[in-house]
Amino acid sequence: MTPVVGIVEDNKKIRDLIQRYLDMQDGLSCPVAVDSVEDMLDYLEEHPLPDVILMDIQLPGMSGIKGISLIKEEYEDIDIIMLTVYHDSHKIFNALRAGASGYLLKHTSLPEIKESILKLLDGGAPMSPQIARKVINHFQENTPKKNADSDLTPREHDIVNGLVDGLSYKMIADRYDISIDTVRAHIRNIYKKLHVNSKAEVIAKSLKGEI
Amino acid sequence: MTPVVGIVEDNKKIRDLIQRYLDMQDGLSCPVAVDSVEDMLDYLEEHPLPDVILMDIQLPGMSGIKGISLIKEEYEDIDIIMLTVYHDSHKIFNALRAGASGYLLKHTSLPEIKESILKLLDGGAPMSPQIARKVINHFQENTPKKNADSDLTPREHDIVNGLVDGLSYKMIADRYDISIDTVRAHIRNIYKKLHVNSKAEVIAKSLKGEI
DNA sequence: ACTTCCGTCGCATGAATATGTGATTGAATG
DNA sequence: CATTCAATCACATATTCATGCGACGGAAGT
Repeated sequence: MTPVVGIVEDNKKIRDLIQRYLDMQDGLSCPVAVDSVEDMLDYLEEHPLPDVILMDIQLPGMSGIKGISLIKEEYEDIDIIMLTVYHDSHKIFNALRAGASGYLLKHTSLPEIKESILKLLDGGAPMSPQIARKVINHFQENTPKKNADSDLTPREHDIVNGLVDGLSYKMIADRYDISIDTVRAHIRNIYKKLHVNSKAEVIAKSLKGEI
Repeated sequence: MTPVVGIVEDNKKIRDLIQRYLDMQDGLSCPVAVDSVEDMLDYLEEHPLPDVILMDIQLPGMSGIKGISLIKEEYEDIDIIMLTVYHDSHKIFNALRAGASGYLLKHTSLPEIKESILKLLDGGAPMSPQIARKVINHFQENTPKKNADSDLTPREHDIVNGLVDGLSYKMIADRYDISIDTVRAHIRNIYKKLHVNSKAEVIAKSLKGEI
């Protein structure tokens, strides 16, 4: 029987393009391409199940990652391949943890997407090379090793910790008993060293273990 | 400069075959193919370093996995691809933990090996599909804990994601095509639900998986 | 002795955020 | 049909942030 593929992708152009391409391939059919997880869940209730779903992350309504959980919960036999522009570790790992069986970046060509689907059906786990690299790096990080610390000074690390704890400049100043202007100064230097320009990015980097 | 590849493989036929193939490729050279880690270590002391080493696991003397550790310890810039018949999880994970950047099964064709080397040099992590599948299965097993979801609405999740992506209110408004005042309203509600009162705290909670 | 770096502090300003107090629509629920 | 609630929008204001400039003392190295 020819494998059936579904698509969840909010960009209509991309969605239609992929659907048309896959559907015209020998040995594949792609009867459904919707723009939200909600629509896909509706579809699944009333139609024969697809074997594979290509899923974006950034979607109107429910995120693709949440969508994986729900779909795998109800229909554990459906394999899901993420197809997204996001390549930050948290999204990748959350998607994989949620049950994704593959993770492709959006620049992947149509023939490569087709290849990936076939690989998946053959028991493989298609991943863009960059993604694979992050995944295996994750393995290596979780093993005892001396990490190449960034070049933040001890005081700067204090400040970063304050930010991660969600403190304001003022609260950080109080915690370390220094002036708020000093906090500002440190933060300026931290931003320079990390090439960022907001608290948010510092927190993200820190929690991702990049500091 | 053309990348240089080294080979550690005890089967002389396979070793010579791969070396001859790679060395005749445009844009690759393969000046060294030995049958043990010990020989490779000797070679590395006295010659220009290769960029990539293809390594078997089952070898006379030291095992390939032990070899990875030693080589990465001395020459951290050399990337190592395992090329082996073993596909059991322990060998795979031990190899990756030891520092391997790729893992191919021996049935991989010569052109695929060449492709894999190029992918690796391009920042990827070449893996046979079956291997990739085992690696990501490992992720899913290690996450038996399902977090008690917070009671954020789908839209509120969108907003949180925007914050995590480092977007400003304005950018979030643009992304979802809503007013900045609506973004403000959602954020107010999110803060109430999560008992926080700054972007920083929301981002931290989200990245810590508490949302 | 001289330079370099860390940690400290100040002032100023435009941009972004946090928070209050509203209001309207529509879908869902009882 | 009444209620609830998600989602949308508006206006206002105090606070916080991001970032520019500049400064000083001390420790560590050349």
